[in-house]
Amino acid sequence: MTTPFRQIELRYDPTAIDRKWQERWAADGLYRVPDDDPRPKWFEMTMYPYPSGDLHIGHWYAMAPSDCHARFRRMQGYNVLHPIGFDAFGLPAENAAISRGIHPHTWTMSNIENMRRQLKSMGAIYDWEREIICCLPEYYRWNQWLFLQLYRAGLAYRAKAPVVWCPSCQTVLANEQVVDGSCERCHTAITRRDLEQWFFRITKYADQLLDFTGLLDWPEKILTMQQNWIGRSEGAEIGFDISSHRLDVKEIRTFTTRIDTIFGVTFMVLAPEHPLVPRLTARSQHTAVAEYIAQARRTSEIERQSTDKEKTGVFLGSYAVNRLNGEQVPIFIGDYVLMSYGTGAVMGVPAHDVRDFDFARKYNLPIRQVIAPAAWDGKELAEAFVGDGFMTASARYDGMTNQEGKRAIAEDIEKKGWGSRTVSYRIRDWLISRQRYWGTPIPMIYCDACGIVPVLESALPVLLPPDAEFKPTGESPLAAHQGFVNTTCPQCGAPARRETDTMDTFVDSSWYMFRYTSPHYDQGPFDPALMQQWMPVDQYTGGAEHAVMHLLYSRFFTKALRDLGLVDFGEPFLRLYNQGIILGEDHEKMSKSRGNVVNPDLVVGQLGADATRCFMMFIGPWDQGGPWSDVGINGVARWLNRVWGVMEHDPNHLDAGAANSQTVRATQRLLHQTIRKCYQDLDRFKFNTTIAALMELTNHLSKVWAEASVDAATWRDCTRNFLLMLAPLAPHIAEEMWERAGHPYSIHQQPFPKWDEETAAEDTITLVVQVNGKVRDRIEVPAGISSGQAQELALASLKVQSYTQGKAVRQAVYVPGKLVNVVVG
RNA sequence: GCCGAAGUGGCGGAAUGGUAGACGCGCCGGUCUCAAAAACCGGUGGGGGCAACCCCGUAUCGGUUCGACUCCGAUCUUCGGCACCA
Repeated sequence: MTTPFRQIELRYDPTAIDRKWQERWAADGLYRVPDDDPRPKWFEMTMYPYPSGDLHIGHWYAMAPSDCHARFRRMQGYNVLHPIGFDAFGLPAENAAISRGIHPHTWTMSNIENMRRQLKSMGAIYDWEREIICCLPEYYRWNQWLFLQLYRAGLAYRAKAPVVWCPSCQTVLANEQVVDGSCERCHTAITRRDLEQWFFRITKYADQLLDFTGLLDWPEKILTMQQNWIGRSEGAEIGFDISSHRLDVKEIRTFTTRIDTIFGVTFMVLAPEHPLVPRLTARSQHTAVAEYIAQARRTSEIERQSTDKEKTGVFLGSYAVNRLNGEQVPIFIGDYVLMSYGTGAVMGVPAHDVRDFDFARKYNLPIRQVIAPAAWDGKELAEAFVGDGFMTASARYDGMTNQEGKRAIAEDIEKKGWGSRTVSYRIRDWLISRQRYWGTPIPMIYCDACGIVPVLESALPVLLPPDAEFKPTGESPLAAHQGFVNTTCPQCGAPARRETDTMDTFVDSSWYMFRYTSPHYDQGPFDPALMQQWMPVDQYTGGAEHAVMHLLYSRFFTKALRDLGLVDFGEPFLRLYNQGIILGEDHEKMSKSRGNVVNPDLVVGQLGADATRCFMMFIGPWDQGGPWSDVGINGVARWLNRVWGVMEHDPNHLDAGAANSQTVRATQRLLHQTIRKCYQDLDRFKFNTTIAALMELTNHLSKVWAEASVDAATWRDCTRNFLLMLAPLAPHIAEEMWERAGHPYSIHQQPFPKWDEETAAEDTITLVVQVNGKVRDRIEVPAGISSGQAQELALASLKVQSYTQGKAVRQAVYVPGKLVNVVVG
């Protein structure tokens, strides 16, 4: 079924005009970005798309406004780099191979071809000679090269760790890729596995990633999300003595942010996976503990993470000693304690922690209050007291505030060697191994004699063999490819095996901005001089869903590259702007199942690229997203159609004698006000009000044409500047009308118009007169009127007098250029 | 549960302390037409009035102010993020 989007008769042929200018611009290389341009540089990037095969209207929503903004910067006099590429590695390509027998490379490249055509139909200023495709060896060899640099710097390491496993994708996931206990891609509930995997040591940069001082303008929301994701918390690590068990390990280490509550410890809880559990389990408790662990393993991640789940646990039958008071406390295991945070063991302080309180209630453990508010009546607690107060039942610390107690106890345990102040983070190292084919091979070799050996840089790239079996087995398809696996050790020359896992695709996007500066450079990931010239990115735009993955990884990569001496700055993106999400006409998220998906090709085919671009920007504030509307886009198309009509008028028909000097003045004033408004609004991504201002100017020009009340020179000045303002929004018809008006090619090499404050200034204003804050009259007055004159005129108004009669005027407030408020009482 | 954003006509939205509803859609009326569509012109928050005009109105309640969509406090709703992080 074809939806008839077009409800209007256009005066022009949008398809022909789109094609004409796209071909001409391409042939002339109008948007080729020179590296040797004396103008100041502006690097404006939008997040590159995954080549799924078809451009979605959401891509238009992300890309048309960002192109408009980049074009505006170009007209402001910058040498603008606004590149595009494809995030071409990843699971969908491999799934297509499995389900339909198409090779991932074939599938991806043909998708790219189609999407490239669709992207070109937008008429953006992309310099296609700088296009990046991550799945090509000329790109991914530098993933491998960078991996080797990180490995040498100790930032890439291999470790056995309990990792998140997606049973459907048959691969591990990074923590960031888990949403509500499920795989973010296929929504299958995740499980855990112990596997040897490659990690990037992002945790080493946790504190630096929390420092946002190098950023010029990022949404507060993204900074908060990164902050929460990194989850820094200051506290102390302290050991509880288990030397009586006669093990080689003499203590259980715990992390706490509340060392001030240590005298309130009445039990300990270890994570079920804690390595000391088997050794601390008493014979009598063996069965119960084993059962609990088995059950914890069976519990799904979703259930286990649910906060309202009852706290459960099992006593191990053994005790640890709280060194501060010498007390023995029972040791439990409980699945509310996570092995992945802190030390995997917590000290139970039921009086001052809500979770410990629940646990103690359930297992009848003592609850001892050690922090009390100033007016404490000594009554038993009904719930955990987590606020500040005074230390009590805490030996020599009694009477201190708990903040003082925190410091004093920390200092004392450090002196005694029982523990120390530490910082704990929520963020984990970035797991980059994937058991899949369609990704960058990790350039490592396993030799029986030499161990783990990096591939020589001269041997890069490690190419993906074209002929792998794509069945999902839980192991990388490369593992079954003998020709790939079998190699020789770069150190000793003996037969050796290649690493068969591939890299997370977020590795590709962590440094692609650097590659755009020299996309064909073959001596390194980027040409140092060109990188220096263009980086960092001045403006980045994209969806907020990348807040804790791509955006954090990119910041980490840049800092790591800096420490490797490859770059001399630490932040890749100076400014960030997040566009919202375009919804279906029913105000719901667009999805095939809802049947509310809009096909941009169809719209562009009927109304043209410019109407589509402008509608994307007219829906509302770009960061808020908004609903698609078939009739709405027709409204925008109608406007462009009217613009066409206005521009077709021949100003030679205007008779200078008939012009009305007041209308001429008003028209010039409106033109300059519009230039000012457009300039300021485009600068801040306020496209919707930019278009509204241009619509008002269009309406005004229609009117004065009908009246023939302006002279030809004024008309030409208005239409010329109008087209220049329209150029970044609707580049094709602006260029066409520009040519028809006889201006020299190309409008897209012209500067943005400048406004003159004096011309834009109003001569008269409508003075609003209020009585007690209610509007009672409006008077036309000269703009420069004095406060005294304004008040005099206001009080002289008959309408005002009917409200002030017989009452005392207490006060009159004059707001220059706006209003007078008369207060009577 | 915690954190954040938002709530304005029939609809998308504008106005960030000073004329609420710019601009667009829709709707109503008109011009053109045999007729329709398109195009063009005019009107359009609600209520009252023949009219001049008047009253009400930005989720709800309260506060600050000469003046509040805008600032402050509480509540409700919607959306987004985080969620046993010791």
